Amino acid sequence: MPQGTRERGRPRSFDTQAALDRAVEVFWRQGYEGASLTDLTAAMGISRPSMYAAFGNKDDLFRRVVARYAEIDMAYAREALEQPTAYRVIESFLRANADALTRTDRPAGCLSIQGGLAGGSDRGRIARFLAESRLAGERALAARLAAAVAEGDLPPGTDPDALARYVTVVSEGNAVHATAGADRASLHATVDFALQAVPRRPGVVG
Amino acid sequence: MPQGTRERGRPRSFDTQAALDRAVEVFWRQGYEGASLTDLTAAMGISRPSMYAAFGNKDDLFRRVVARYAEIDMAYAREALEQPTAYRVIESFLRANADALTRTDRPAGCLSIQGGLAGGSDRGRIARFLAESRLAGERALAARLAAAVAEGDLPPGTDPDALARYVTVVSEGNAVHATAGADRASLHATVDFALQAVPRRPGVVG
DNA sequence: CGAATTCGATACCGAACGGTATGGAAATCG
DNA sequence: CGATTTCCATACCGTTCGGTATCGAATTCG
Repeated sequence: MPQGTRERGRPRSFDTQAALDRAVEVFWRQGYEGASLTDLTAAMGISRPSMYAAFGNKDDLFRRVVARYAEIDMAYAREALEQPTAYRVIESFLRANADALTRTDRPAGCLSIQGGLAGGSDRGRIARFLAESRLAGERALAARLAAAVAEGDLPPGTDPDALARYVTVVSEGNAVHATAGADRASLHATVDFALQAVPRRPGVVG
Repeated sequence: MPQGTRERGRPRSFDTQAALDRAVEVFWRQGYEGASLTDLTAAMGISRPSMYAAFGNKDDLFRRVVARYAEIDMAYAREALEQPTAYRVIESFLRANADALTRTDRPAGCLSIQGGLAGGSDRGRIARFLAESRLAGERALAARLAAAVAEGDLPPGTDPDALARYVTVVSEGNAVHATAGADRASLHATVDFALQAVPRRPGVVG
Protein backbone atom coordinates (compact mmCIF):
# COMPACT_ATOMS: atom_id res chain seq x y z
CA MET A 1 0.00 0.00 0.00
CA PRO A 2 2.74 2.55 0.80
CA GLN A 3 4.30 1.54 -2.51
CA GLY A 4 1.29 2.72 -4.47
CA THR A 5 1.24 6.14 -2.84
CA ARG A 6 4.82 6.86 -3.87
CA GLU A 7 5.35 10.63 -4.06
CA ARG A 8 6.50 12.50 -7.12
CA GLY A 9 9.56 14.67 -7.18
CA ARG A 10 12.54 14.80 -4.89
CA PRO A 11 11.86 13.02 -1.61
CA ARG A 12 12.35 14.75 1.72
CA SER A 13 15.93 14.33 2.83
CA PHE A 14 15.41 14.44 6.60
CA ASP A 15 13.46 12.35 9.09
CA THR A 16 10.48 14.42 10.22
CA GLN A 17 10.08 12.38 13.39
CA ALA A 18 13.72 12.92 14.35
CA ALA A 19 13.41 16.62 13.58
CA LEU A 20 10.29 16.78 15.72
CA ASP A 21 12.14 15.16 18.60
CA ARG A 22 14.79 17.85 18.39
CA ALA A 23 12.11 20.50 18.43
CA VAL A 24 10.61 18.97 21.57
CA GLU A 25 13.82 19.64 23.45
CA VAL A 26 14.05 23.24 22.30
CA PHE A 27 10.47 24.12 23.21
CA TRP A 28 10.85 22.21 26.46
CA ARG A 29 13.93 24.14 27.47
CA GLN A 30 12.98 27.57 26.18
CA GLY A 31 9.20 27.72 26.10
CA TYR A 32 7.04 28.66 23.13
CA GLU A 33 8.05 32.28 22.79
CA GLY A 34 11.60 31.75 23.90
CA ALA A 35 12.19 29.27 21.10
CA SER A 36 12.91 31.25 17.94
CA LEU A 37 12.68 29.77 14.48
CA THR A 38 16.44 30.16 14.28
CA ASP A 39 16.88 28.08 17.45
CA LEU A 40 14.40 25.49 16.27
CA THR A 41 15.67 24.99 12.75
CA ALA A 42 19.28 24.94 13.96
CA ALA A 43 18.47 22.14 16.40
CA MET A 44 16.36 20.30 13.84
CA GLY A 45 19.17 20.55 11.29
CA ILE A 46 16.90 21.90 8.55
CA SER A 47 16.22 25.24 6.89
CA ARG A 48 13.26 27.47 7.59
CA PRO A 49 11.44 26.69 4.35
CA SER A 50 11.85 22.98 5.03
CA MET A 51 10.31 23.41 8.43
CA TYR A 52 7.34 25.33 7.03
CA ALA A 53 6.84 22.77 4.29
CA ALA A 54 6.93 19.88 6.74
CA PHE A 55 5.03 21.29 9.72
CA GLY A 56 3.08 24.39 8.68
CA ASN A 57 4.07 27.22 10.99
CA LYS A 58 5.44 27.69 14.50
CA ASP A 59 2.04 27.11 16.13
CA ASP A 60 1.45 23.91 14.22
CA LEU A 61 4.93 22.71 15.03
CA PHE A 62 4.37 23.40 18.70
CA ARG A 63 1.13 21.42 18.71
CA ARG A 64 2.86 18.53 17.02
CA VAL A 65 5.61 18.82 19.61
CA VAL A 66 3.16 18.74 22.52
CA ALA A 67 1.43 15.70 21.05
CA ARG A 68 4.75 13.94 20.66
CA TYR A 69 5.75 14.92 24.19
CA ALA A 70 2.48 13.53 25.55
CA GLU A 71 3.00 10.32 23.66
CA ILE A 72 6.62 9.76 24.67
CA ASP A 73 7.44 11.69 27.81
CA MET A 74 4.06 11.38 29.51
CA ALA A 75 3.58 7.70 28.82
CA TYR A 76 4.14 7.01 32.52
CA ALA A 77 0.91 8.84 33.32
CA ARG A 78 -1.18 6.46 31.24
CA GLU A 79 0.68 3.48 32.65
CA ALA A 80 0.01 4.66 36.19
CA LEU A 81 -3.72 4.53 35.54
CA GLU A 82 -3.45 0.78 35.07
CA GLN A 83 -2.29 0.13 38.61
CA PRO A 84 -4.75 -2.08 40.50
CA THR A 85 -5.58 0.28 43.39
CA ALA A 86 -6.23 4.02 43.58
CA TYR A 87 -3.39 4.50 46.01
CA ARG A 88 -0.96 2.72 43.74
CA VAL A 89 -2.23 4.70 40.75
CA ILE A 90 -1.40 7.92 42.59
CA GLU A 91 1.86 6.66 44.01
CA SER A 92 3.00 5.36 40.64
CA PHE A 93 2.06 8.60 38.94
CA LEU A 94 3.80 10.88 41.43
CA ARG A 95 6.93 8.73 41.59
CA ALA A 96 7.27 8.43 37.85
CA ASN A 97 6.53 12.13 37.53
CA ALA A 98 9.33 13.00 39.95
CA ASP A 99 11.69 10.81 37.94
CA ALA A 100 10.59 12.26 34.62
CA LEU A 101 11.08 15.82 35.87
CA THR A 102 14.71 15.11 36.75
CA ARG A 103 15.97 12.91 33.94
CA THR A 104 19.54 13.83 33.13
CA ASP A 105 19.08 13.11 29.43
CA ARG A 106 16.14 15.48 29.06
CA PRO A 107 15.44 19.10 30.02
CA ALA A 108 14.40 19.63 33.63
CA GLY A 109 10.73 20.17 34.39
CA CYS A 110 7.65 19.76 32.26
CA LEU A 111 7.03 21.05 28.75
CA SER A 112 3.33 21.65 29.29
CA ILE A 113 4.08 24.04 32.14
CA GLN A 114 7.18 25.91 31.08
CA GLY A 115 5.97 25.96 27.49
CA GLY A 116 3.92 28.97 28.44
CA LEU A 117 1.86 30.08 31.41
CA ALA A 118 1.13 33.77 31.17
CA GLY A 119 -1.32 35.10 28.63
CA GLY A 120 -1.10 38.27 26.58
CA SER A 121 -2.80 38.46 23.19
CA ASP A 122 -1.59 35.59 20.98
CA ARG A 123 0.44 34.13 23.81
CA GLY A 124 -2.82 33.47 25.63
CA ARG A 125 -3.73 30.98 22.95
CA ILE A 126 -0.69 28.87 23.77
CA ALA A 127 -1.26 29.11 27.51
CA ARG A 128 -4.88 28.06 27.06
CA PHE A 129 -3.90 25.16 24.82
CA LEU A 130 -1.43 23.87 27.38
CA ALA A 131 -3.90 24.35 30.22
CA GLU A 132 -6.46 22.26 28.37
CA SER A 133 -3.81 19.65 27.72
CA ARG A 134 -3.03 19.42 31.43
CA LEU A 135 -6.73 19.38 32.29
CA ALA A 136 -7.22 16.37 30.05
CA GLY A 137 -4.71 14.44 32.14
CA GLU A 138 -6.38 15.54 35.34
CA ARG A 139 -9.75 14.37 34.00
CA ALA A 140 -8.36 10.97 33.06
CA LEU A 141 -7.04 10.55 36.59
CA ALA A 142 -10.36 11.72 38.04
CA ALA A 143 -12.21 9.12 35.98
CA ARG A 144 -9.90 6.39 37.25
CA LEU A 145 -10.41 7.54 40.84
CA ALA A 146 -14.17 7.73 40.36
CA ALA A 147 -14.11 4.09 39.37
CA ALA A 148 -12.09 3.35 42.49
CA VAL A 149 -14.72 5.04 44.64
CA ALA A 150 -17.46 3.06 42.90
CA GLU A 151 -15.75 -0.24 43.57
CA GLY A 152 -15.01 0.62 47.19
CA ASP A 153 -11.28 1.02 46.67
CA LEU A 154 -11.51 4.57 48.04
CA PRO A 155 -13.59 5.55 51.09
CA PRO A 156 -17.19 6.42 50.26
CA GLY A 157 -17.71 10.16 50.01
CA THR A 158 -14.25 10.71 48.54
CA ASP A 159 -14.43 13.38 45.83
CA PRO A 160 -12.49 11.92 42.88
CA ASP A 161 -12.29 15.27 41.10
CA ALA A 162 -10.83 17.00 44.13
CA LEU A 163 -8.37 14.18 44.76
CA ALA A 164 -7.28 14.18 41.13
CA ARG A 165 -6.82 17.93 41.32
CA TYR A 166 -4.72 17.60 44.47
CA VAL A 167 -2.46 15.02 42.86
CA THR A 168 -2.11 17.16 39.74
CA VAL A 169 -1.28 20.20 41.85
CA VAL A 170 1.53 18.29 43.56
CA SER A 171 2.90 17.16 40.19
CA GLU A 172 2.75 20.72 38.84
CA GLY A 173 4.40 22.17 41.92
CA ASN A 174 7.13 19.59 41.65
CA ALA A 175 7.56 20.58 38.00
CA VAL A 176 8.09 24.20 39.04
CA HIS A 177 10.63 23.07 41.60
CA ALA A 178 12.40 20.81 39.12
CA THR A 179 12.70 23.65 36.62
CA ALA A 180 14.30 25.71 39.36
CA GLY A 181 16.90 23.00 39.84
CA ALA A 182 15.53 20.80 42.63
CA ASP A 183 17.07 17.33 42.59
CA ARG A 184 15.28 14.03 42.36
CA ALA A 185 15.53 13.18 46.06
CA SER A 186 13.86 16.45 46.99
CA LEU A 187 10.95 15.74 44.69
CA HIS A 188 10.50 12.27 46.12
CA ALA A 189 10.57 13.66 49.66
CA THR A 190 7.71 15.93 48.64
CA VAL A 191 5.88 12.92 47.22
CA ASP A 192 6.38 11.19 50.58
CA PHE A 193 4.44 13.98 52.23
CA ALA A 194 1.84 14.21 49.49
CA LEU A 195 0.98 10.51 49.74
CA GLN A 196 0.12 10.93 53.42
CA ALA A 197 -2.99 12.83 52.37
CA VAL A 198 -4.28 10.16 50.00
CA PRO A 199 -7.25 8.34 51.54
CA ARG A 200 -6.89 4.55 51.78
CA ARG A 201 -9.32 1.78 52.32
CA PRO A 202 -8.91 0.64 55.94
CA GLY A 203 -6.86 -2.48 56.36
CA VAL A 204 -5.14 -2.28 53.01
CA VAL A 205 -1.44 -1.70 53.03
CA GLY A 206 -0.58 -1.07 49.40
CA MET B 1 15.00 67.21 56.18
CA PRO B 2 13.21 66.47 52.91
CA GLN B 3 12.95 70.26 52.51
CA GLY B 4 16.71 70.67 52.36
CA THR B 5 17.18 68.05 49.66
CA ARG B 6 14.77 69.82 47.30
CA GLU B 7 15.67 68.96 43.71
CA ARG B 8 16.56 71.44 41.05
CA GLY B 9 14.68 71.76 37.79
CA ARG B 10 11.26 70.60 36.78
CA PRO B 11 9.91 68.00 39.22
CA ARG B 12 8.68 64.63 38.04
CA SER B 13 5.03 64.95 37.08
CA PHE B 14 3.92 61.37 37.85
CA ASP B 15 3.84 59.23 40.96
CA THR B 16 6.56 56.61 40.60
CA GLN B 17 4.91 54.32 43.13
CA ALA B 18 1.60 54.44 41.28
CA ALA B 19 3.36 53.81 37.99
CA LEU B 20 5.15 50.86 39.56
CA ASP B 21 1.84 49.41 40.72
CA ARG B 22 0.53 49.57 37.17
CA ALA B 23 3.66 47.82 35.95
CA VAL B 24 3.10 45.04 38.50
CA GLU B 25 -0.21 44.17 36.89
CA VAL B 26 1.23 44.09 33.37
CA PHE B 27 4.18 41.83 34.27
CA TRP B 28 1.87 39.69 36.38
CA ARG B 29 -0.56 39.14 33.54
CA GLN B 30 1.89 38.85 30.66
CA GLY B 31 5.17 37.68 32.13
CA TYR B 32 8.56 39.31 31.66
CA GLU B 33 9.01 38.73 27.98
CA GLY B 34 5.36 39.07 27.15
CA ALA B 35 5.26 42.56 28.61
CA SER B 36 6.62 44.95 25.99
CA LEU B 37 7.81 48.45 26.78
CA THR B 38 4.83 49.70 24.81
CA ASP B 39 2.45 47.71 27.02
CA LEU B 40 4.22 48.81 30.17
CA THR B 41 4.47 52.52 29.46
CA ALA B 42 0.89 52.62 28.19
CA ALA B 43 -0.35 51.11 31.46
CA MET B 44 1.92 53.32 33.52
CA GLY B 45 0.74 56.41 31.67
CA ILE B 46 4.25 57.65 30.95
CA SER B 47 6.61 57.80 27.97
CA ARG B 48 9.52 55.50 27.35
CA PRO B 49 12.21 58.06 28.26
CA SER B 50 10.36 58.80 31.49
CA MET B 51 10.37 55.12 32.35
CA TYR B 52 14.08 54.82 31.66
CA ALA B 53 14.85 57.94 33.68
CA ALA B 54 12.82 56.74 36.63
CA PHE B 55 13.59 53.02 36.71
CA GLY B 56 16.68 52.29 34.59
CA ASN B 57 15.77 49.61 32.07
CA LYS B 58 13.28 46.78 31.69
CA ASP B 59 15.28 44.46 33.92
CA ASP B 60 15.57 47.01 36.69
CA LEU B 61 11.88 47.80 36.42
CA PHE B 62 11.03 44.12 36.71
CA ARG B 63 13.15 43.73 39.82
CA ARG B 64 11.46 46.75 41.37
CA VAL B 65 8.13 45.23 40.40
CA VAL B 66 8.95 41.90 42.02
CA ALA B 67 10.08 43.65 45.19
CA ARG B 68 6.86 45.64 45.28
CA TYR B 69 4.84 42.49 44.61
CA ALA B 70 6.57 40.70 47.47
CA GLU B 71 5.93 43.62 49.77
CA ILE B 72 2.24 44.06 48.93
CA ASP B 73 0.84 40.89 47.43
CA MET B 74 2.88 38.40 49.42
CA ALA B 75 2.42 40.09 52.78
CA TYR B 76 0.17 37.21 53.82
CA ALA B 77 3.15 34.85 53.70
CA ARG B 78 5.04 36.82 56.33
CA GLU B 79 1.92 37.15 58.45
CA ALA B 80 1.36 33.40 58.30
CA LEU B 81 4.78 32.83 59.90
CA GLU B 82 3.55 34.58 63.02
CA GLN B 83 0.87 32.02 63.76
CA PRO B 84 1.46 30.27 67.09
CA THR B 85 1.69 26.67 65.86
CA ALA B 86 3.34 25.06 62.85
CA TYR B 87 0.05 23.65 61.67
CA ARG B 88 -1.61 27.03 61.79
CA VAL B 89 1.35 28.63 60.04
CA ILE B 90 0.90 26.19 57.17
CA GLU B 91 -2.87 26.38 57.17
CA SER B 92 -2.84 30.16 57.23
CA PHE B 93 -0.29 30.31 54.44
CA LEU B 94 -2.09 27.90 52.12
CA ARG B 95 -5.51 29.44 52.75
CA ALA B 96 -4.30 33.00 52.19
CA ASN B 97 -2.36 31.82 49.16
CA ALA B 98 -5.48 30.26 47.65
CA ASP B 99 -7.35 33.52 48.22
CA ALA B 100 -4.54 35.65 46.81
CA LEU B 101 -4.35 33.51 43.67
CA THR B 102 -8.02 34.11 42.93
CA ARG B 103 -8.61 37.76 43.84
CA THR B 104 -11.01 39.28 41.36
CA ASP B 105 -9.30 42.66 41.52
CA ARG B 106 -5.88 41.28 40.60
CA PRO B 107 -4.53 39.01 37.86
CA ALA B 108 -5.00 35.30 38.48
CA GLY B 109 -2.06 33.28 39.68
CA CYS B 110 1.34 34.34 40.97
CA LEU B 111 3.76 36.82 39.45
CA SER B 112 6.86 34.97 40.57
CA ILE B 113 5.77 31.88 38.64
CA GLN B 114 4.20 33.21 35.48
CA GLY B 115 6.75 35.99 35.32
CA GLY B 116 9.04 33.47 33.67
CA LEU B 117 9.89 29.81 34.12
CA ALA B 118 11.79 28.57 31.10
CA GLY B 119 15.34 29.64 30.44
CA GLY B 120 17.05 30.47 27.19
CA SER B 121 20.03 32.85 27.19
CA ASP B 122 19.01 36.15 28.78
CA ARG B 123 15.59 34.77 29.75
CA GLY B 124 17.37 32.34 32.02
CA ARG B 125 18.51 35.27 34.15
CA ILE B 126 14.90 36.21 34.87
CA ALA B 127 13.88 32.61 35.55
CA ARG B 128 16.81 32.22 37.94
CA PHE B 129 16.01 35.48 39.69
CA LEU B 130 12.41 34.42 40.26
CA ALA B 131 13.46 30.94 41.40
CA GLU B 132 15.76 32.47 44.00
CA SER B 133 12.96 34.74 45.09
CA ARG B 134 10.64 31.78 45.62
CA LEU B 135 13.40 29.85 47.37
CA ALA B 136 13.82 32.68 49.85
CA GLY B 137 10.19 32.27 50.87
CA GLU B 138 10.62 28.52 51.19
CA ARG B 139 13.67 29.04 53.39
CA ALA B 140 11.80 31.43 55.67
CA LEU B 141 9.07 28.86 56.12
CA ALA B 142 11.65 26.13 56.75
CA ALA B 143 13.27 28.23 59.47
CA ARG B 144 9.90 28.75 61.15
CA LEU B 145 9.19 25.02 60.99
CA ALA B 146 12.64 24.16 62.32
CA ALA B 147 11.84 26.30 65.34
CA ALA B 148 8.58 24.40 65.70
CA VAL B 149 10.45 21.10 65.71
CA ALA B 150 12.87 22.42 68.30
CA GLU B 151 10.10 23.46 70.64
CA GLY B 152 8.20 20.20 70.23
CA ASP B 153 5.39 21.70 68.20
CA LEU B 154 6.13 19.25 65.40
CA PRO B 155 6.93 15.56 65.94
CA PRO B 156 10.63 14.88 66.54
CA GLY B 157 12.34 13.69 63.40
CA THR B 158 10.20 15.90 61.19
CA ASP B 159 12.34 17.36 58.39
CA PRO B 160 11.49 21.08 58.35
CA ASP B 161 13.12 21.63 54.95
CA ALA B 162 11.15 18.82 53.35
CA LEU B 163 7.90 19.97 54.93
CA ALA B 164 8.49 23.54 53.82
CA ARG B 165 9.22 22.29 50.34
CA TYR B 166 6.02 20.26 50.30
CA VAL B 167 3.95 23.26 51.35
CA THR B 168 5.65 25.43 48.75
CA VAL B 169 5.02 22.81 46.08
CA VAL B 170 1.31 22.83 46.88
CA SER B 171 1.20 26.62 46.70
CA GLU B 172 3.02 26.61 43.37
CA GLY B 173 0.80 23.91 41.94
CA ASN B 174 -2.24 25.88 43.03
CA ALA B 175 -0.74 28.92 41.31
CA VAL B 176 -0.48 26.97 38.06
CA HIS B 177 -4.08 25.88 38.44
CA ALA B 178 -5.26 29.40 39.26
CA THR B 179 -3.56 30.77 36.17
CA ALA B 180 -5.42 28.16 34.16
CA GLY B 181 -8.69 29.44 35.55
CA ALA B 182 -9.40 27.26 38.59
CA ASP B 183 -11.79 28.93 41.01
CA ARG B 184 -11.23 29.67 44.66
CA ALA B 185 -13.28 26.75 45.98
CA SER B 186 -11.21 24.28 43.94
CA LEU B 187 -8.00 25.65 45.39
CA HIS B 188 -9.31 25.38 48.92
CA ALA B 189 -10.43 21.80 48.28
CA THR B 190 -6.84 21.05 47.31
CA VAL B 191 -5.65 22.73 50.49
CA ASP B 192 -8.04 20.47 52.42
CA PHE B 193 -6.19 17.46 51.06
CA ALA B 194 -2.76 19.00 51.46
CA LEU B 195 -3.30 19.72 55.14
CA GLN B 196 -4.00 16.04 55.79
CA ALA B 197 -0.33 15.36 55.25
CA VAL B 198 0.94 17.94 57.74
CA PRO B 199 2.24 16.23 60.86
CA ARG B 200 0.65 17.39 64.13
CA ARG B 201 1.62 17.05 67.72
CA PRO B 202 -0.62 14.34 69.21
CA GLY B 203 -3.57 15.65 71.21
CA VAL B 204 -3.52 19.11 69.72
CA VAL B 205 -6.52 20.11 67.63
CA GLY B 206 -5.53 23.42 66.07
C1' DC C 1 16.19 11.23 -22.05
C1' DG C 2 12.97 14.97 -21.09
C1' DA C 3 9.26 16.73 -18.41
C1' DA C 4 7.32 17.36 -14.13
C1' DT C 5 7.78 18.09 -9.42
C1' DT C 6 9.61 18.96 -5.00
C1' DC C 7 13.54 19.63 -2.56
C1' DG C 8 16.52 23.01 0.35
C1' DA C 9 19.86 27.37 0.70
C1' DT C 10 19.94 32.22 0.36
C1' DA C 11 18.21 36.33 0.78
C1' DC C 12 14.64 39.04 1.91
C1' DC C 13 9.97 41.04 3.88
C1' DG C 14 7.28 44.11 7.23
C1' DA C 15 6.56 44.36 12.08
C1' DA C 16 7.81 44.59 16.72
C1' DC C 17 11.37 44.49 20.00
C1' DG C 18 14.47 47.16 23.76
C1' DG C 19 16.65 51.30 24.05
C1' DT C 20 18.15 56.30 22.94
C1' DA C 21 19.13 61.02 20.73
C1' DT C 22 16.95 65.39 20.15
C1' DG C 23 14.60 69.47 21.37
C1' DG C 24 11.09 72.34 23.24
C1' DA C 25 8.37 73.14 27.62
C1' DA C 26 8.25 73.72 32.57
C1' DA C 27 9.92 74.52 37.01
C1' DT C 28 13.52 76.15 40.40
C1' DC C 29 17.51 78.63 41.52
C1' DG C 30 20.21 83.18 42.06
C1' DC D 1 14.29 88.21 35.06
C1' DG D 2 17.89 85.10 33.32
C1' DA D 3 20.26 80.97 33.82
C1' DT D 4 20.06 76.33 34.80
C1' DT D 5 18.21 72.03 35.27
C1' DT D 6 15.15 68.37 34.45
C1' DC D 7 11.05 67.00 32.47
C1' DC D 8 8.47 64.68 28.60
C1' DA D 9 7.00 63.81 23.49
C1' DT D 10 8.52 62.55 19.06
C1' DA D 11 11.08 60.28 16.20
C1' DC D 12 14.54 57.27 15.49
C1' DC D 13 18.42 53.47 16.16
C1' DG D 14 20.01 48.53 15.21
C1' DT D 15 18.39 43.91 16.02
C1' DT D 16 15.46 40.10 16.00
C1' DC D 17 11.13 38.23 15.22
C1' DG D 18 7.85 34.91 12.26
C1' DG D 19 7.22 34.03 7.68
C1' DT D 20 8.12 33.91 2.42
C1' DA D 21 9.81 34.66 -2.57
C1' DT D 22 13.35 33.04 -5.49
C1' DC D 23 16.05 29.76 -7.75
C1' DG D 24 19.25 26.10 -8.79
C1' DA D 25 19.80 21.13 -7.58
C1' DA D 26 17.90 16.64 -7.07
C1' DT D 27 14.75 12.98 -7.93
C1' DT D 28 10.95 10.42 -10.13
C1' DC D 29 7.67 9.62 -13.77
C1' DG D 30 6.51 8.74 -18.68
